[in-house]
Amino acid sequence: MSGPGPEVRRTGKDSVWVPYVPPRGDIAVVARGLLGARLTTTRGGVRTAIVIDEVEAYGGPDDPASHAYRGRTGRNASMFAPAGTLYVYRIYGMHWCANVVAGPPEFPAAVLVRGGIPVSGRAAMTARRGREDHLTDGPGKVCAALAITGNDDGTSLIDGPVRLETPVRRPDLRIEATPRIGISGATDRPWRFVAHRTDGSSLADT
DNA sequence: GCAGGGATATTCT
DNA sequence: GAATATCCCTGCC
Repeated sequence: MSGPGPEVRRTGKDSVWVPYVPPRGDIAVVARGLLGARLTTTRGGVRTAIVIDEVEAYGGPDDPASHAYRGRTGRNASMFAPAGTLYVYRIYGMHWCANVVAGPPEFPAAVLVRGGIPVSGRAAMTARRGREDHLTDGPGKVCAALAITGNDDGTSLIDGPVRLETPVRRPDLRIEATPRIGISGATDRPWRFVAHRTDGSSLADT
């Protein structure tokens, strides 16, 4: 399985995630490539990290399920930012959702991080979530556990407070594709992707 | 394990 | 006023 992009800058064990805009801006390709990558935050010296195992792709004006379908609004402005920008929005008035912006220039496309496996800072996550289980198995839960809020909207995933890292060697993944969750339009597009190890082991294991 | 209901910001009708 | 890229608790199987 290929990585998230053609170029990878190594930084020791991990590598910096390089924003990848595939030919024709195929955002689903970016979404699949993010499976197995790490999403990290550092707050007050405490680092928390997950290995991403569930994502959804959202396109631009051609995708009725996308926030950018009807053009630019105050909320979705970050979707028009360069690839590698973080888009955070509030949903149902209560929860935050984090997205990786990855479209061609001025083309609003992004990948919603729906879930992951905690691999670093579990104690901080349980404190933030107020429970021991189901820490990051949902988009709102991911943001709560990693303390991602609207303050992080529009920041860089390369050198900002919320970062993406890719493993130098991505494990073999079995990727399941299904319709996206909680939407009413374009339900025919299988743009939700869930990753499993081909050998059944946890994505968190190295 | 699965279903129902409540909380409630942003957007669109 | 209604819908939405959600979560948690309760109650029941």
